[in-house]
Amino acid sequence: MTVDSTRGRAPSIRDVARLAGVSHQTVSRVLNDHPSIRETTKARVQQVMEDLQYRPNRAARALVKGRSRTIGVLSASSSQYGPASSIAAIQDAARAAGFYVNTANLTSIDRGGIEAAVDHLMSQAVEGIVVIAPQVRVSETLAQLSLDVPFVTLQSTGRDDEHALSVDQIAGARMATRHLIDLGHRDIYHLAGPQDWIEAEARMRGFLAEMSAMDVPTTAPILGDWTAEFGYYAGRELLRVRDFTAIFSSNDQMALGLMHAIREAGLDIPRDVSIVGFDDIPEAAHFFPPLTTVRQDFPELGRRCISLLLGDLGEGGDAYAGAIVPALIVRNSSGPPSF
Amino acid sequence: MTVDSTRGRAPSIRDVARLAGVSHQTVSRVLNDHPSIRETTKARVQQVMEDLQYRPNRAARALVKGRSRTIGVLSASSSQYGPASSIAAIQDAARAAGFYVNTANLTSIDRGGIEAAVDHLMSQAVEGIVVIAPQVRVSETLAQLSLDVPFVTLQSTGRDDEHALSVDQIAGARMATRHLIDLGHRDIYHLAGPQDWIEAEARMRGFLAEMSAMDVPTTAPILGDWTAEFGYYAGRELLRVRDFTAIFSSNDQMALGLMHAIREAGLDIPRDVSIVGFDDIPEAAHFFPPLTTVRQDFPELGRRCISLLLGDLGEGGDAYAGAIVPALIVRNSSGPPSF
DNA sequence: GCTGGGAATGTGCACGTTCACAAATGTGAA
DNA sequence: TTCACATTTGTGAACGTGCACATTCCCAGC
Repeated sequence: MTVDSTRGRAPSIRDVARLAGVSHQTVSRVLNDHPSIRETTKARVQQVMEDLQYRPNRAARALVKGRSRTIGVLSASSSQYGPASSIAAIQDAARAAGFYVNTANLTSIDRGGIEAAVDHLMSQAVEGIVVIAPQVRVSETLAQLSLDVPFVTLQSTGRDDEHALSVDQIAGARMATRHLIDLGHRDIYHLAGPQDWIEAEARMRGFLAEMSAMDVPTTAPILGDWTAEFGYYAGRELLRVRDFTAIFSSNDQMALGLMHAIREAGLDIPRDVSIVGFDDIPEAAHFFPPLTTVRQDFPELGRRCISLLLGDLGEGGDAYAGAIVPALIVRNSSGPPSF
Repeated sequence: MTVDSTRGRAPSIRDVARLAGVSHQTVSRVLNDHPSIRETTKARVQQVMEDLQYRPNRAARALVKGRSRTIGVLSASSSQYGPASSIAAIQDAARAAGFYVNTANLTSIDRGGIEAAVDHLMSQAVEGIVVIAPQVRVSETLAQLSLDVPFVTLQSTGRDDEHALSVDQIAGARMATRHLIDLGHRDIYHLAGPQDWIEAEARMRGFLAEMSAMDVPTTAPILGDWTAEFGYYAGRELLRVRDFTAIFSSNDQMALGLMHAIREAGLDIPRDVSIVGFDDIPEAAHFFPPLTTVRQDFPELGRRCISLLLGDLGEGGDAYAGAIVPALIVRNSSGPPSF
């Protein structure tokens, strides 16, 4: 009322102090919940803050503390269901812990693209980085870059990495494969993801491991690109020979494409061919037929990821890495082979 | 070499200055491409920056300039295909323009949830906000909040809003409806989205408008929740009467559920029932049968959105609002009715 | 050589906050 | 009253950068 020197700029800690008749330091103490402050003083200061619609200036705080309370997310293909779900969970968890989240998409996965994205994040002074770019190459490049902030990758690098969090892809793939074998299938193909994707490779390894463990001979997996489109054309190609009774697809989208091709050839699923997917996207339950698949809990993955990173930052967080075991969801796309 | 007083903290503009034998201001000029700087000086300073791995401190810059170069994204359901694609595009476009992007998910769409999310963004000192929360309520609440930064909403509020960018949902819905009418259908149902979603309402309006324009009587649309699950149950319910030959679904997921229910009842698509969806998610081409739908260009939406916002921020950007017209993609789920 | 004037560079302060330290105030016992 | 000590509050400097202004340098034209 008496003072209106707050011209254009936002009210600062000193404006509050002046109006409350205290020093700026006292205001700062109120802001930071300092223990020794008289209740009445605190109330008065808070009242003034309210009146002035005061907001602490984050830049100033970051400047003096040297901490930005921001976490960077480096992601590829962030519009796909899995990554998108994880990112959403990461944001929620980070915000709950009082952190901000800044995302950078990889424009390309070559070294230049990765460096540019990391640069973008680092120039934001992020305190930690979450990497959701499950290509082998990205992980490797990142390791070489020797970042000076902790980072967590969402997918296992294969080695037992302390800073990687993953769904146990191998176990999931083995479950899917075992399911088909148990049903009586012996001629099983695997439609894998791109070779340079960690998950694709893990699932392929799981498939091969289980086949070999159960003594079922197998052929080399087909390398796809995750899209339904590819699944469709791969399916058409495979059907020219038709020496199989089941296919394990490395994700649900390719499984969808496969089923499309199989139906188009006049065959029945699962009577003529059984299909198993991976991911359990929300649509999978309504494919034709409803898809047997392996469920991954993406949101949980995101949450744990932040927990792990916060642990590194000394901000609590249970910080237990270790794999999440996925679950086999049996629906109608798989059944015993008909001979 | 001579100086190693850079203890633990990151090198500052002054460290660079000292080693290059210039004043900090000269370094600042190099950073900001000031015109009058001797080439040799500039080169020397840049060399030192390189050696020191100097990075400008964003917090300090933000503090003195009063600008954060950060854009906030307020989003709901960010793991769905449409929003996720737009967000990815927004990030890319913003980064290209030298802006950072900070995302806040709405935990709930009541006033409290919205305020919390906006607060989170504002405390980051974002310079503008993009809203991808297409519920009527969110837009309204946001308008009441009287933000002191420009914001752009991704979906039209119905009124001709300067700060809204949208796909012309009404036109899209009319195209879909017209397509069914032209095929000869007269008994057409509409499976709409949740009533409080702007897009859902616009598509419904488009459907009703076209039906009325073509003089085809119709019944009240069914209100769904966007999920395939709902589409499935709605389909089962509808089939108990079976007084229709076509259904226009407000999104592709619900259309998938519908098709599931219809097939399960032993009916053929499109012979017995034609289905048209909306969105053209990448999987739609491989549904059974491949889905006739309306394509929205989500990435383009995101790009234009940033362009509009940058215009508001006086950062160039063509800043032309106006609707993007979607395209009807005819596949096999729609055909003439069989009587 | 001198002067004028533009180019190049330097000086000091401001931004809003926190930190280290100092000072004031209050409390209870001698 | 006085002292010891804890509680509460205040003072001044720092964080790294950019701005306004001042100074120095350089070169052309007399």
